[in-house]
Amino acid sequence: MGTTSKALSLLRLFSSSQPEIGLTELSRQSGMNKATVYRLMSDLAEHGFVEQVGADRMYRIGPGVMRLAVLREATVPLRSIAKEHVRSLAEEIGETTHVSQVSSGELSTLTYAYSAKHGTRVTMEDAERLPFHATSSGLAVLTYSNAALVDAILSKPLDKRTPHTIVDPLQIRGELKRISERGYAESVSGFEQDVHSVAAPIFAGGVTVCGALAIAAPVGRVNGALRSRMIAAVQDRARMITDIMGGAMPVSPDSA
Amino acid sequence: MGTTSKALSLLRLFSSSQPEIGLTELSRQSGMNKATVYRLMSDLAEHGFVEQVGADRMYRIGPGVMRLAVLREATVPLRSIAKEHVRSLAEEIGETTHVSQVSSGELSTLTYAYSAKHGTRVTMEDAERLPFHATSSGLAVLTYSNAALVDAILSKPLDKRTPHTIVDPLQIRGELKRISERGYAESVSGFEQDVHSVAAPIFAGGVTVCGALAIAAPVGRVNGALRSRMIAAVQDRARMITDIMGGAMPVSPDSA
DNA sequence: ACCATTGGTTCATATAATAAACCGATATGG
DNA sequence: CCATATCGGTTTATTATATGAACCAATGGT
Repeated sequence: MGTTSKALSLLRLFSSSQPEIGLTELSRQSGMNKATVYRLMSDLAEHGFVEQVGADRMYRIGPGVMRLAVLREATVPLRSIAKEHVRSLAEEIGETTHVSQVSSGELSTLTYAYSAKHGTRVTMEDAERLPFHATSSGLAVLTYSNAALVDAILSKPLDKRTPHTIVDPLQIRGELKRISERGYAESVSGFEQDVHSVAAPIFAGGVTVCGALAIAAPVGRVNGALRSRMIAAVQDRARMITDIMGGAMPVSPDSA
Repeated sequence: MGTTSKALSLLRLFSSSQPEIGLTELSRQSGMNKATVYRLMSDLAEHGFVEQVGADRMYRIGPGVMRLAVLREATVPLRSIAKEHVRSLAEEIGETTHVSQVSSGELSTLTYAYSAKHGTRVTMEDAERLPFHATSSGLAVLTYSNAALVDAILSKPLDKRTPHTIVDPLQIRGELKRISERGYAESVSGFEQDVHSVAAPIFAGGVTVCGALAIAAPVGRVNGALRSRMIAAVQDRARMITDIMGGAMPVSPDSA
């Protein structure tokens, strides 16, 4: 692996549940030599991608990424557009909504919104990585991804997050076909035990899938009526976002 | 220079006025060999930091930075906090406002807001790099930066953006002293010919300066009354943001 | 007082980065 | 319509750079 890739892969270790990481821990989790990690992190710090904080010199994501993010949003404003829709959709349906984004063969939460309607709700984590096979968002995205990505995902062993998680590649491929016919994906307790979610793909810059919009509710609350509303709304909104992003639904799946 | 630094420095070439850059152009502007740039950009693309778009394979900032940005904001929510204040302040004063952020010895616009009060207004660019010596924001930040940064900035030749730009290091050092006494920085036509701006520093995580809040108005509109309001408001708001960010004004300048 | 950690540093070694030349494709223009 | 220039991308011998085991100094817990 190239040196640059090694440096960038260190950034992947940071997450919402692990926002600050020390040098030794980075070395352990990356499998790279401590001296190597030190130099790579120094390079990243020099450019503001990470910064060291506190007396224990822990690393965290630095301010430099914000400049790039602002620049990205200026040309591809997916997050700012998603934010609005996610908020009003949560209000409309009364359940948690979120938009996730695909990047480098990974899907992660871009923004989300809660509804105040119920005392219980599905909670989200910032920038969480979502497994393709176990979430409705992941399945929605996978349905319109190129065969190479689908194969790559399905060829690795799939994590059985809950007893209900589908981990059989063939079964998933069948599901992808159904999703492309129906226009939405659905997951009942596949990711979290008590979560029922529906999702629809978002396209940008042509027929390239760039993410998904999803609504997630506690399993017990999803009766026939709510489910129908969720499905209709998520498809409708995803199409709206797609339109604004200058995207289009492909006539047939497998866009690339 | 390390390979990683070379790769990351390529990202600095992207800006609001140049959001997409081709391979040859990147090679030209960076001074690096085309083959080298190609490999570095491939590494960056692999991790979603850049992506290639269109038939001409131009590079632009990729979706991967958004995940990191979301993560950054989850721990240091400067932008989201700044957004609110910048918006309401613009409304209150009736002029353009913005918050900039310091990273790796550079200052760049993080967010801004316009007011609808007047037909003419100061306009901003996304993620623009602001010179320390020629903007009120830059001077405000520099006043509370460590001596190493001040020396580094003032030792290089300073760009005379307009006939009114102050480029004499000694004169600037005098100005920094005055700013620390008054608590705000001011620039009249130093950056853009017709812009009068005032700025106050923002601190986070202790007494470390992390950026500045500024109000910018057309020179002709700034009479004594407006100027007083701008100065009072910018200091007041900057302190509010500092408080929320868990920062504090240092008792004396030169925080590090 | 000790041992186990931590972040950081050193330097001989080995590996990965580099740059000139080259390729094929596309566009430009006379 | 052919000649030329420019583009993104690729190859390969050369060379510079990254690497990692061992080593510090400092901190903290037992």
